[in-house]
Amino acid sequence: MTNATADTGTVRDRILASAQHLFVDKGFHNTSIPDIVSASGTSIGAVYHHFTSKDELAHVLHRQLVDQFVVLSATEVLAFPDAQSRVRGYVSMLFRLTEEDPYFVSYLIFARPSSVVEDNLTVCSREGLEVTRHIIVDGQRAGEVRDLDARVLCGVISGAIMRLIDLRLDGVITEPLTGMVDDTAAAIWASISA
Amino acid sequence: MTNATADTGTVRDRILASAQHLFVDKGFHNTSIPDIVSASGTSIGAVYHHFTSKDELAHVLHRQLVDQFVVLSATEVLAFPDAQSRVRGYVSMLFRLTEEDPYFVSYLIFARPSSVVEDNLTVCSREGLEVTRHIIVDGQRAGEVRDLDARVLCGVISGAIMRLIDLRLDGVITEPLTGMVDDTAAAIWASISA
Amino acid sequence: MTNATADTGTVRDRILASAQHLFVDKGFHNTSIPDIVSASGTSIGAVYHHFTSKDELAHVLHRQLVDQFVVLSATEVLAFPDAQSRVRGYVSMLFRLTEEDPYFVSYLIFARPSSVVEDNLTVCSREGLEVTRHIIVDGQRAGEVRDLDARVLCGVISGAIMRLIDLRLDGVITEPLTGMVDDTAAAIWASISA
Amino acid sequence: MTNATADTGTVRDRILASAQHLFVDKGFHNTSIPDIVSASGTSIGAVYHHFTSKDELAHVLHRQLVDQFVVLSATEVLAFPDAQSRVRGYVSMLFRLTEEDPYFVSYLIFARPSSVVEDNLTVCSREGLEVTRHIIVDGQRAGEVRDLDARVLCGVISGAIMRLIDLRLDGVITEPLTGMVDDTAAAIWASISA
DNA sequence: AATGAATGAGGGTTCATTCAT
DNA sequence: CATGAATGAACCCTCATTCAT
Repeated sequence: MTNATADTGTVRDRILASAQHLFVDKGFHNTSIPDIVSASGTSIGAVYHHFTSKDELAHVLHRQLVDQFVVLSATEVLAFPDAQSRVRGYVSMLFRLTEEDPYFVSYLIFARPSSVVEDNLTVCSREGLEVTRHIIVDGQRAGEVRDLDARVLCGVISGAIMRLIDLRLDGVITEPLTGMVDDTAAAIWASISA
Repeated sequence: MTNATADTGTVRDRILASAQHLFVDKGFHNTSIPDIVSASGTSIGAVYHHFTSKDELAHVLHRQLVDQFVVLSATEVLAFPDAQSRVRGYVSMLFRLTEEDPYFVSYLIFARPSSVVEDNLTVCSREGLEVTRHIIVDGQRAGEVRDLDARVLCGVISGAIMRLIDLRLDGVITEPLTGMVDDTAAAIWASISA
Repeated sequence: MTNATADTGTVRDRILASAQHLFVDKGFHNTSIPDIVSASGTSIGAVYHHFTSKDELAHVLHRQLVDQFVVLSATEVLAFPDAQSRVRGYVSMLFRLTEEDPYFVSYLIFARPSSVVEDNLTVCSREGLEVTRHIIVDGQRAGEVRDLDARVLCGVISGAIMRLIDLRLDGVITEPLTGMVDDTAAAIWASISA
Repeated sequence: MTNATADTGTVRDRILASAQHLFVDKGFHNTSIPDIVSASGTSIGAVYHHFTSKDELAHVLHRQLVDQFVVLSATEVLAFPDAQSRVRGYVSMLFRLTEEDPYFVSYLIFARPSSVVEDNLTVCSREGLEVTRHIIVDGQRAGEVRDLDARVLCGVISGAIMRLIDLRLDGVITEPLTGMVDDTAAAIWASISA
């Protein structure tokens, strides 16, 4: 991915956007404040005016991205009534986001900001787990989903999705994931349906 | 995971073992040579006597772990004749390794050593992909595996496995994965079988 | 020479002045950044804020001293119309500078900053050669200077001067060189006059 | 100059020869023991078997080269009875050596091994000064040399010679100095003769 | 609100030296 | 005699952070 931040929005937003790109591309520990300053076209002073430290900047960024993810999950996934629609919605949402905003999805899937949040979980491990757990548990209660260990079934859903996003972001898959929504949702559903 | 590197073996091996643990626990960029020196009970000079740089140390370590993975895949997975046995073998191997040597598996699944190899793929993305591709393609040729996009099916296999290992290593799953081999293999097989 | 760098001037100038003294006294490779920091009363960060590297610091310093030398040569030597006056002007200028600013002259005569400039020539070898070549060639054209190999005559002029400065800076000669201008200019002129 | 040491002579001599080349080419402080080991084709152990430290190695080397210079001066310069022959002998000897063994002459003229000898004088400043002083003082006593400050006349002799050697070693003069002996001796003699 | 000069702890790395083999 | 693994002080440089403007 190439950097295309800066030049728009408030100073604070430009800093956050550049940090997001750089954390994804180079990792938190390999991204310096000067890197962020250069990428955002701002200044050291500006960064420390808006954030108390590099850690806090990462924390604010994390919170912001997690909140977006949670809102999207509620409106595009859990809004559906049945398990099969929810699975399809989840696949569809994440595949579309991968094409639209790869840095956002990259962060959700890979970032393990141990210096930012106390544990070492990615957004998808922690908040994403909640989404899939709802799908599975509600689905089992409704008899739509087979009666296997819920965590195994959660693993199948999010694992398959994340894996394909991974391969897409790494360039192993070269065409848009949006064309693979049906196949993927079908494979997942075959695995978990009662 | 807590550090438990050793006071045994050659200096070179102790350095490699400590580096592996630290790279997994803290990440490459957040691991310093003094960290490795402390953990391995050696000296700065010893590290630079055996390796030309921190990068080369990471490179040697990577090579070594990848080779182990490739050998294990050949003997414990691809040695089976049919797709279903192979899937079960793959799940079984990785779940067992997760319990036996979590640092090894952690490295395979999470390490994205962009400073070590040219691309940004984990061992499981690159070498692991080969294993699953063999399972799928051979299985499709034999009519055992359904005729969906091979990459989707690969994603289901390794995604589900990696996801569960992830949850286990992060402590979300608290009992040994070895007890979940059957359920997991069954779920995966339901997803990909013809 | 003992160190007498200052607590005056801008940080950048203090760093340059200290570096000049230390490079002359101890040599480039035997002068550390901490040495320069101590002598200039600044900080490591300040050095790297003003210069990108130790090499660049040396480069900037070199450029600055060479420029001073070139200006002085033009105004105090080549401004004279005839060869004999020019020789005397050159001797006079360098002997006076030796007493006034020994670190400046020391740098001009001894520094061979192969890490700074591509070749291995001192300021006096490179830029100083131009000055003496002008004296000789113009003088030969005017019939004032004998018709020997120009380089030999250049060698006599600058060699004699540099040698005496060397002996003065090393403490072999203990009285100011300013008192030896006439004798030196006379000896040189005897050697090169037609 | 390109390195052409090693492979012949005793281990000790190979180490000394390589050190001489490297000290001349890169400077004492910029030459490491590993550099000397590589260039001489020996081992760290060998260096420390024959010399107690890097400093002592430099000291031994220095002593050896100075002794050679003193012997040569006695037999090829001071053996002559009159000042003019001595001047010519000095020029001739040093110019011939420059062509035959540039590393030897480079060391004599440039090396200022402050870590080896207590003061900061080159071989030519210290031991060479003795040679020229003999020429001048004896010559003045015999009425052959003009009655100027002896140090000035010493400066003219060695300065001119060293300067031309410098230009030759730096590649400014491209033909052998041996062809310039007569001109140089003539110019010097014109400067100092009574 | 914004700037960037200044600071110094800490990073990767080199290297003189020691010593067991 | 010779080897080279091991040591750690010291080197150059980066970077998070502070603060006067």
